[in-house]
Amino acid sequence: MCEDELNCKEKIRAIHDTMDVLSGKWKVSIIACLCYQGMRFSELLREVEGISGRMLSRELKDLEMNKLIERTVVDTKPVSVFYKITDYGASLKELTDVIAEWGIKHRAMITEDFKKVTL
Amino acid sequence: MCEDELNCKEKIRAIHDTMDVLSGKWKVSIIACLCYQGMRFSELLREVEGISGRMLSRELKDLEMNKLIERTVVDTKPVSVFYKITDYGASLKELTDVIAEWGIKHRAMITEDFKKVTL
DNA sequence: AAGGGAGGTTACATAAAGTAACTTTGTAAC
DNA sequence: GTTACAAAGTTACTTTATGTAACCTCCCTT
Repeated sequence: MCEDELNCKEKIRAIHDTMDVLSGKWKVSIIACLCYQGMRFSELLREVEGISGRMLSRELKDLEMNKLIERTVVDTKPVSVFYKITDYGASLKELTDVIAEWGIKHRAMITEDFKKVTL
Repeated sequence: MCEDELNCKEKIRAIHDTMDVLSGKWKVSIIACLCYQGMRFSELLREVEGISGRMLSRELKDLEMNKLIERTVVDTKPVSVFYKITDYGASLKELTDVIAEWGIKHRAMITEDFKKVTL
């Protein structure tokens, strides 16, 4: 399946298919985070800066439904809940890498521009 | 800048930086489309299936503000408006490719699962 | 002069995301 | 033994984003 064969409409459909699963502001970040290591709800809350408990809870449910992550209740006292990426979810790692790489370049560019304008 | 050096928080910040620019359901599709070739408003409307004129208009403005695309009014009668990707916007091509590739695999997997369940 | 396409905008309705307070279970500190 | 605090959420309410439909102007064709 060579991507050069894709015509525009096919590509756009494929993009929508991905976007449906990764919709919203937070899912890519959560996936990226859990690609580093599994962690608990409260750890995610700290790691994914800016997200609220309400949104984290919803997004995790969505991701679990799509089998990208796995939720395990650990029988500690009190119980803790452990989230980890599935093999399928891990197939998104390249995607998170590419998105992050562009973000770094973009920030560098914005900072450059800012210097040009203010100096 | 090797991505292995990125820690989790740095990566998440980078992802947010990208997402801020590419926020919403449609921007990635529009960029992908204009990476194939520049086109007019009405052509985009046909190519990006499901988008409304209102959303296309807004998204194009956002993308233009971020210098990812360029808007040119062509002095035909009546005037036509041509949108094309900038060099900077073209730096998102890899990102659109990776997203589309995953979407194709995902659709294949969903279809597989569907067969398993219904047969 | 009626209709249609291009490139939008406006007004209104619904869906998604954000904020803040609250819940439950348990543990540790006073 | 009663505040007090953490984990893992949920609920109620507000704001923002997206979607729908109608409308506008300019020009061209019939």
